[in-house]
Amino acid sequence: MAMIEILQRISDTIWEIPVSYKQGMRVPARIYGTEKIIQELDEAVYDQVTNVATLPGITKYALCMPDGHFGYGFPIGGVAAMDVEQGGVISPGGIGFDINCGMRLVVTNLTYDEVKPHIKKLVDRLYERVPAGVGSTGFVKLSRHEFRKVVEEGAQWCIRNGYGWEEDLQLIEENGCIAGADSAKISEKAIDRGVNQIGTLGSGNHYLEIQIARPENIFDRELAKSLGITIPNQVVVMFHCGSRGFGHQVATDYLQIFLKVMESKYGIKILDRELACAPFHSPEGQAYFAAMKCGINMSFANRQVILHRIREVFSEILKKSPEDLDMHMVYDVAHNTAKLERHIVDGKERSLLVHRKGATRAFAPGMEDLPKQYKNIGQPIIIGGSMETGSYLLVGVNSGEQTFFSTAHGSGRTMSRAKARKIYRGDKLQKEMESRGIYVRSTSYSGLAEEAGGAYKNIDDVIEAAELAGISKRVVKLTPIGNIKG
DNA sequence: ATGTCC
Repeated sequence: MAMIEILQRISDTIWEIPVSYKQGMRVPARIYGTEKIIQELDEAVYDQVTNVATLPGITKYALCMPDGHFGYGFPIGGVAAMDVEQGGVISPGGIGFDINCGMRLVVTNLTYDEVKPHIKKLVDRLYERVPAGVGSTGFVKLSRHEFRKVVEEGAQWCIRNGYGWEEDLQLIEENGCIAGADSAKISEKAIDRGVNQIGTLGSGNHYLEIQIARPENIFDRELAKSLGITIPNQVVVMFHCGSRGFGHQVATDYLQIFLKVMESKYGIKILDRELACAPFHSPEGQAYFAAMKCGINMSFANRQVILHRIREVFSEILKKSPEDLDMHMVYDVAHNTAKLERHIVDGKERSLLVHRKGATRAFAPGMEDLPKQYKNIGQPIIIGGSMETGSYLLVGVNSGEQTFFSTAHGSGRTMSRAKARKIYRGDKLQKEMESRGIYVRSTSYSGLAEEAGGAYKNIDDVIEAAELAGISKRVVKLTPIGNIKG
């Protein structure tokens, strides 16, 4: 029997695997996607999402967003809400190695015509001022002691030290500083790896992109206006990065700790070592939660310093102040995280640890934690597509309740990095993209080949599936004209 | 994703 026949079709875009599929499943698994997306889905995702469904405390469903694909333990695109009052666990594999990896979007008052003559200079200068690539180090020189403050204070440390505007903070989840980050829970090795990485982009699918909001790509003019997209062919800057080697080391440290205590101390048996976890209310679980929050703050600080550099570069090349260029933030939202949230499940409000691993929080209008200017329209959602095809700005909707208010985070890969390297050539791709009006700079041609648009699902399909399923609403598609890739 | 294996 083909694997796809195991799926029960709930709607055009929601597919369920019942608990009878695998011993130990506590809840059904649900995969989001159009029929086309489901047909092309790597069947290993079925195995991963149903493994997740066996974890203690999992509530309602183990979920996979329409951009889902195979990942470490959990699928990328995975959402799992654990009831922390019912023995719910915290699992690094449900958050990702790149803790609080996320997207930030900033607007300008410039049009494509105004920026076009400067695009190469802008991209070249950004490439110099925002270090990218494996092992890159930043311009912010910190002592280990000061770096510990950064990971406890996040973007708030940056604003105090002149990297950005006060108004930026309210446009970041948690106002740029999640409470409860405790650097006493961080290893010296993690400090070593992170201390020189503030203000750096990283590698892989991390990038910084100059984009255009073309009039034909605006799906809702009123909402677009509320989000700062107000002029035809407006230039915006989007970037994607996370907590670099710091977050990676935090995840590595706690995976080891969890593997030691999970079964012997807590009697938790799992189907895959990569799902290592600990009860949320255990010393180990709480220590990881506090350490993971340092990763969250490190990534907020990282993106804040990068934003500062972007404003500097635009100001230098366009010969106007960032204020005169109206370089306001739209929002900063993460897609590799676990947050303690209150959700209503079967009519009862419960305290859930919502793991989002390659999944974006998508709060509906009126929910708490939204900046006041977005309270009525819902949370801005920033979804980065491949560097060739474009990205999206969306908002959260009421029916997002079905996924604990979560949606997709990107296009989702359709082939491995190794396969992409065989099919595409970075130098050729760079030339082709330039001829199509996208000027791209990268630290590595092989890295560029891995990120070819053809190695990803069609972003329009993913976004459409999310909208049809009622987990987010399209506002504007943003298309690239310049890209800095790690 | 990642000092792309201690």
